[in-house]
Amino acid sequence: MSTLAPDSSRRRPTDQADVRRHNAALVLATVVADAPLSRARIAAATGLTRATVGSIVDDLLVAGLVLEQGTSSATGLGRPGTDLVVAPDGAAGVGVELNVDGLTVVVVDLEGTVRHRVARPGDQRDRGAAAVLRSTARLVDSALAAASDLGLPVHGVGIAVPGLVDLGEQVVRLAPNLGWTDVPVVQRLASYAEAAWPAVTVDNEANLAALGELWSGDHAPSDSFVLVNGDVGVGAGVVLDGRLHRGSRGFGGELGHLTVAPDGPPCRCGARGCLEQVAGLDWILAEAGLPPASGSTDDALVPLLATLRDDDARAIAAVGSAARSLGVGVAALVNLFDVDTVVLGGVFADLFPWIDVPLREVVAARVLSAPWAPVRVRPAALGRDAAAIGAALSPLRALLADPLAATLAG
Amino acid sequence: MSTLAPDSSRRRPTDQADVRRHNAALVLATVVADAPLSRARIAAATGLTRATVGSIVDDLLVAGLVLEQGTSSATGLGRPGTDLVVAPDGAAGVGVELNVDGLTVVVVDLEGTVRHRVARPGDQRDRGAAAVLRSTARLVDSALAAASDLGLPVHGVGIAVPGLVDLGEQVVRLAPNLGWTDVPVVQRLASYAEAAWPAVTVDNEANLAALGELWSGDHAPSDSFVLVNGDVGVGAGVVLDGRLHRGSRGFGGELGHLTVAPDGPPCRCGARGCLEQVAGLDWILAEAGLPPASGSTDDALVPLLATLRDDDARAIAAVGSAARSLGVGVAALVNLFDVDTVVLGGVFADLFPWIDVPLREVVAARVLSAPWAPVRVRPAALGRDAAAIGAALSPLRALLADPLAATLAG
DNA sequence: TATATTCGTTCAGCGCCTGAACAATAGCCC
DNA sequence: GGGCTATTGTTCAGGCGCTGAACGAATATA
Repeated sequence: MSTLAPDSSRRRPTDQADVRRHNAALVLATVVADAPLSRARIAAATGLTRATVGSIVDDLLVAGLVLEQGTSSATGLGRPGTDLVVAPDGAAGVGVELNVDGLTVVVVDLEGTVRHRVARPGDQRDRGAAAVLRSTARLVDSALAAASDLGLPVHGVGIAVPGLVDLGEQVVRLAPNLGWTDVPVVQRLASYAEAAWPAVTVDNEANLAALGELWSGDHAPSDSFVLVNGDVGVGAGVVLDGRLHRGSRGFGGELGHLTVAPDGPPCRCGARGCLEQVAGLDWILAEAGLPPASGSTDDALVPLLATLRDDDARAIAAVGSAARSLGVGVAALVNLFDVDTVVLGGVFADLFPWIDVPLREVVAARVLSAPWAPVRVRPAALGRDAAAIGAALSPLRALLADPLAATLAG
Repeated sequence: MSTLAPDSSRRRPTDQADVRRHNAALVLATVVADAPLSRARIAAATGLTRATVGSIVDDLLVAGLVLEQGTSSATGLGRPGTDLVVAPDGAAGVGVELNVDGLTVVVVDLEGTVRHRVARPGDQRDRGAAAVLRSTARLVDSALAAASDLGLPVHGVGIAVPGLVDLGEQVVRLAPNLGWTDVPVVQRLASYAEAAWPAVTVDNEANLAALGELWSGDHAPSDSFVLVNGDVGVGAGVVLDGRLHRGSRGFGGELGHLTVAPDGPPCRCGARGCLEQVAGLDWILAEAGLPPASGSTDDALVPLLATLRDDDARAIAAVGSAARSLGVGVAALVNLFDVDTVVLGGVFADLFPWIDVPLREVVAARVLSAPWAPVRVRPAALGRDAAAIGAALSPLRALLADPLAATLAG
């Protein structure tokens, strides 16, 4: 019956329009990656003909996505080329992080720069979805107005939510921390919008943070990496070949409940020896002899960092031990996924100086392919706004994948 | 610098030839999935025009990949269509499983049927790479001759190896159980070949077994599952959304070296407490009080199965313990990837009746999403030959992705 | 100033898909 | 049986996108 199952991801026909789409995306991506660049150098880099590149660049200029920047100052023989750069004001995305302790909106341009940011702190837990989404709509309205003032055409709005999201229906199925069940976020927001909005999409905040890291960090385009987010719990966003892997049912990335010590302390989840029991913030604080985190994460993190900077042996040993446990988990990830980079986010980013060495030791010892293909470990590039920025970059990624769609439609 | 990283997996230009390639692959895949099918129904299924489908089918007929099968017997109004089927003798692949306990070669046709099979049992551990590869070359020579006798054009040879494979260089970097390091398998085989061979590729056996399972098993095309292959070592092939995930550098799926007991027995890989040290066949045999596998896996497996069928408490406990260790690894896989199915292959398939219950218990306890999204555990559809069949299907998959390349080249 | 080199554009040519038109073939109804 | 309808498969002009060569433009070197 099924036998040789076809490559399912693209079960639709292709025609010349797709060729143009693909090549336009290729040209724009090349400019984004290595600007400034002349048409001839783009042709050399992409393998396209100068004629084709010229034609595509014309379209991109009309779309306002790239700009000519006078003749190239690059020294060399022959006629100098015309430098092309990404238009800083060519396109923007709006991203909202909708979290338990407040709302944050950002406007991000094609260069990944945050051009506008507004945060509205405040507990969202007991306000109800309708009230929260009304506030969100007002925040988006203001961000759209700000983008308009900045001369930025907004290509889409992304919403980051801490919960399980049905991407097809664009519905938040379950967000325990917000107390939401089956909230059709996009539909509701549309009804609250004051003016016409561009396309709105919802996604899980951890996923979007990983995407933000992928796009804003210093990554090679086809990277595979894991964003390990440390807090009281430990989660992971897995990006394989530049694509986020969400899991077949939206339950992926639970690194915190990897078994590190089968006979270790019991975990909330019911199992024993879970990673977050011996590498989470609570464990580190206890082991370092500091009081547990009662309020926000920062309240607990600041004294820990102060103690570490004082070269306190007990605190350093605690973080080192956590780092070695984390290393077991990271090694498992690398052995299974063969990612080449591990990005440490959340408190792990702050603790990176003390985590780095012991983590590397364990990873080097436990990753089979380590001698041939070293694993890079580095702290996250984006801070706490990673999810909002990832949400804003989401529509920009769609634009980059099909740069001429907007022009053709408009 | 990098900012919005482009979709990298395809950093090369596209032209009309790629359009043709893609659409030809689409048409052939449709025939493979739902044969027999008329041109008109292919057009309806793919979204292509009848004109385009007609043209592509002409090419596929010339290439000998599909056959016309008289007028359709499908009852209906109007002129009946001409049924098209995949040509059973249109193409074949040769697959070799190169394992510790012997060599197996198969010839598989486009329908996934095994048309030829030869197994050469015998311990390969201490023979040295040169001797093993010479035997392999002779086996491939005989398989190519057999395919020729059957009238099957062989489109490629796949080699399945239990170890880390560098897919780019086609070199086995490390195969601990064979005692291999940096063996350029394809290059060596080429020098041992008697006659001209088609393209040869090496890949990890677990990956290939997963591909075999994906293509031959009763899977939906977009399934996500993990095939856990048990032998002396333990490997995993991860299939996400119907695509095998090899890892960014081809080193993925090393489930056997997941840390299960950080202070456990030392492993060949240099680390401690690796899963295959406490769930591999060697460990099970030792724990059950049976002699270690000296010759083939079967020589060791048969008495083990006999003992188990006799309800021997010690053997059942040994397998149960291995199953619980395996459960820790499987739970890690599921927590990270959120796959909905775990397929047990190799000796784990044979031991399934005794593994099933203890494995399920551990998985249920350690998988976070288990209460909401149960994990299915089942034995592999393909038997011990899964890796060999997957290896043989590998070149056929390449053919399916670009059906007209061979014709155009020839 | 003359030559070599490189850049960007233009244009004919080709391949591929589309959509309409057409002949072929079958069932259905009178 | 004869018309009518429905469906299949092919043919052909048309459009689109890429290629490759030719050409003018601009700059460095001799």
